[in-house]
Amino acid sequence: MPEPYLFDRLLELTLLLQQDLARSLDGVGLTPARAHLLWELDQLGPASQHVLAKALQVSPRNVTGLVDALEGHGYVQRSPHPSDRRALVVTLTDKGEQTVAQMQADRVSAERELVEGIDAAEIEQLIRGLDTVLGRLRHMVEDAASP
Amino acid sequence: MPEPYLFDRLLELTLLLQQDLARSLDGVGLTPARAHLLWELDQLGPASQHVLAKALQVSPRNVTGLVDALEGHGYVQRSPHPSDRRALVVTLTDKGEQTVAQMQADRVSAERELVEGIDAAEIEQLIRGLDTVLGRLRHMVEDAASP
DNA sequence: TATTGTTATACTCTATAACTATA
DNA sequence: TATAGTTATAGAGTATAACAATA
Repeated sequence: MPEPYLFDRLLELTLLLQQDLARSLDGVGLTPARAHLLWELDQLGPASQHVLAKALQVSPRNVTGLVDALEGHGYVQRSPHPSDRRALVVTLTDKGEQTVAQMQADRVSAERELVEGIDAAEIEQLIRGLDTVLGRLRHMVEDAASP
Repeated sequence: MPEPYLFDRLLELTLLLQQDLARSLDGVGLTPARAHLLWELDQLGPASQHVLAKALQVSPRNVTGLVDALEGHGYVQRSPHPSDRRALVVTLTDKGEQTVAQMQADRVSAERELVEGIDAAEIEQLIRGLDTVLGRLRHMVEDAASP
């Protein structure tokens, strides 16, 4: 009977990563959910709220609340959609863009701390192993979601 | 300038694992926080609420709420502490123990799906790589927490 | 008729602070 | 004086359902 050696490590990894993420977000004054929206908005470019809801896999109502908060703190801006008068376009403000840039810099420095001093070939191998596991995990989640 | 190749993968892993966990918890009718308490309680054996609060790194008030819910659904039971009349001892009921057993079985089967058909030496290598990363992550989180 | 976003409502997780009963 | 747990209060994330305006 197989002990969950790998799975346990992945769970601990998840815990630690969330703690690290929360800490780094404290630095910019954001919650994880709001930071996630900001991040996604930067990837997508200006987007309507229902597009954000799809991207974040979250209800439209939830997006309303997150955008309310982010707009209230000056990270994003709502403006009317040019051709669809039902919709609103959400855009990063300057402050929002600077914040995303800071988050990106934080990731780069986290990456550096993680791989520093490790042989490049070893990193390559680890990444290949992770990719295999990621592929299977995606499968597991999708299989469970569809039927 | 180093791209966060590794870090990005770890983040995706975290997302997928949370989705998989939520799905598997739906199967037993629990939320992640309640399942976590149940899991920890099984590890610790019968424990007072403040011990649980320490173990889960969560406020005592939070534990009160989680135990309220779990007791209401018949997963755990509160009983008076034998020697300290301020304290309550929380114990898994039969239903609680069966639920934890189911969660353990789910982990084992997830492990199997993840490693099935992969060469044992390759798994070993992946686990060694993960352990290195885990060690560094623990450091990063601790360093940030202490000063 | 279908879609976009909002209001209304509700549940869960989480925290701090004040309080009670005990140590 | 300190500790174990609760009540009180509050904020954040999330969801569904009903509704308005627009497509």
